[in-house]
Amino acid sequence: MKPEQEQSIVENHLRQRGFRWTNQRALIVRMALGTHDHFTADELLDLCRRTDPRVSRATVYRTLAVLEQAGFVDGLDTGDGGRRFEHVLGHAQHDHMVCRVCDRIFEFRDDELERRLAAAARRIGFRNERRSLRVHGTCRSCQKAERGGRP
Amino acid sequence: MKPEQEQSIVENHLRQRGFRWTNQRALIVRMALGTHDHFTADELLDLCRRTDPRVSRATVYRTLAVLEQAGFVDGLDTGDGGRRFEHVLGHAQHDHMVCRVCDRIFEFRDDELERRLAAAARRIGFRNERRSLRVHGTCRSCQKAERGGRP
DNA sequence: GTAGGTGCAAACCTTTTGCAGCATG
DNA sequence: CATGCTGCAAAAGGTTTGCACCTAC
Repeated sequence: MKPEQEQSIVENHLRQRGFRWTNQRALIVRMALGTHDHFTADELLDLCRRTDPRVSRATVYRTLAVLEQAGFVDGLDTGDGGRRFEHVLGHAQHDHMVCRVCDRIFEFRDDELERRLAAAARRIGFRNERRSLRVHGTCRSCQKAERGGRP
Repeated sequence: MKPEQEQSIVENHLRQRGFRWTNQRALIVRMALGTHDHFTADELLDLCRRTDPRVSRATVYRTLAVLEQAGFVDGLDTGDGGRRFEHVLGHAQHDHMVCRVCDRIFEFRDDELERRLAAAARRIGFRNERRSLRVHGTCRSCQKAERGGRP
């Protein structure tokens, strides 16, 4: 999907729900959809400020909250109290592996996982609405560095 | 396993690694192992202060960090920036479902899940060391309340 | 005796909020 | 032109840190 297309999906969705489409929101949405990384609120703020230095941190947080509620953006906690966001539009459901050496995030997907979680929820009568799955460990290249590098 | 037994496992482990076994640590460990709930750092502090009002918040955090590193305690982020801890000694590996209505935490366990995660890690050459899996949704009794209660 | 641990208070970091003014629909 | 949104600055909440004193080994 093209960026402009995604942008107007978000715009229409928000307008239909009575939200206003302000310059700030347009900019924040553009930047959030344009990034393929997992970004923090602060990184997104910096990105936006390169275009318009007057965007405030509060507006970025408020807009991220709206986008998260609408399901366009997904927030993942990093395990150290912070959060990173990723855009969801046009992305399949997936989970994350986080390398504790280089902090890089790898995405993976497993359909059977979905089924197991659905079954586990059914067993205890829980209605499964969303999940946060993070595997911590060491990525391939950091394992190599471990073996190759000096002790 | 009896509490005193667990306590001395922790004591021995820490002593062997050159940590000192202080009154504060003994108290904090006793309280942490004695709780079957998922507690916050602050709740643990309160518990400890009932026995010794002079325990400081900093010491609780410092001790929790030591215990987490040693693998006796596991920290789970609650999704709203905070964390809760649980003791791991004598508990099988398990995951959590969090009810977004009543905030209660349900534990579940699924061996096949382990296998799928191991397989997914293998596919991308990742060494899987620990994980954080949290399913958000609505628990059985809050679903009932939803249906039964007024709209 | 000497690391290492503790308590206190202040610093930190990320996120939220109150409020007055602004801009969208 | 009414309401929702924004920017600012301050508050909040959870966690970490600097430092002087204390204590386990």
